[in-house]
Amino acid sequence: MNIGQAAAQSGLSSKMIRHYESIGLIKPKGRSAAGYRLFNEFDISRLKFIYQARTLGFSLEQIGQLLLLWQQEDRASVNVKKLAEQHIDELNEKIRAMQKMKQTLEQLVEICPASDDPNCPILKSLSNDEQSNTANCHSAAKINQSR
Amino acid sequence: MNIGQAAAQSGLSSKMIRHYESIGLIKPKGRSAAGYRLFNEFDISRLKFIYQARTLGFSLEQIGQLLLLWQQEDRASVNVKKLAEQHIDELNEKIRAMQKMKQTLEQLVEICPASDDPNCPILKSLSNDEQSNTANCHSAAKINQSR
DNA sequence: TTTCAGCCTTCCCATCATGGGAAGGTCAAG
DNA sequence: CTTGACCTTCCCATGATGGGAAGGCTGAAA
Repeated sequence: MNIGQAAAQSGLSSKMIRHYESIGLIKPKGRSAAGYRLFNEFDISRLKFIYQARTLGFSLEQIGQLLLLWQQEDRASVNVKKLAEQHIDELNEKIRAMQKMKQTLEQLVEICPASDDPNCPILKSLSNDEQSNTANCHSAAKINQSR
Repeated sequence: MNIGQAAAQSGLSSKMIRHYESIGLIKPKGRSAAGYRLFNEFDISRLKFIYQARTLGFSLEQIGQLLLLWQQEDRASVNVKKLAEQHIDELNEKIRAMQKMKQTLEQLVEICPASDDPNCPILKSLSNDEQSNTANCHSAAKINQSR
């Protein structure tokens, strides 16, 4: 099977499949005389696995781990679970951050007159110094204040 | 004021500030004799604005729009509101997608024995063809099935 | 048999926001 | 005058993906 067929069967694009090969997620066994990648059922099942894992938001690196476990006869399911829980944590963190943004935005939008009045609480908030951004990693360590 | 000071005052890194200049978000008026960028209070307020907007998750492109509106004396607040609402929509979409992933993952994690048993519902789910991924943009249009 | 569409290959570049680091110039304090 | 902390520009990397060029292969129709 050529790459286009493999793409159609797995739900991925040919581009993605080549990329996954380049980073070692898959290793199609051979090439045709013309240099075409050849995919067998084993490869397809791996590609489908990758597709599913991407659907769940796993990074390609995490998917590499999952594939290793998947092909290990003697894997411990606890290791798979760990990966999944770690990913859930990442998702929770991202969701939390975005919900915070969303909440702030919704508060601002609610009090915005949305008229042709230039007065705008949203811009006012963005230009307000006193937001609780007291410290951050860029607030330099050693600065020659004398400069 | 040099870039380091501007960074410290705005909460951004020097790298970011240079980047924002390179894409036109800010235009520091001058350079010192040695070629150092010079920032005044006006620049700092813009940088703080950018910092706040990034905190709310706006893209740099959106921030460009916001800055334009901010400096327009005759802006209509409705335009600012539109930008904010559009961003809220984007956030909602991302949150929704991630919550869906999270939910699926949590269901799988819950039934995972998490032992040294190789039997694992998570891997089983990932390798299961019959997930509801019936159609997608990669499922090729014109394919020479005969190949 | 030639032609041509539709595959395939590799290679480079773009996205988005950011960081790392090299190579080199500047400034101020000791 | 040295030194260290700063500044400059330039290139490269991240992560996952797409776009597209230049070129080769295949198979079916003319």
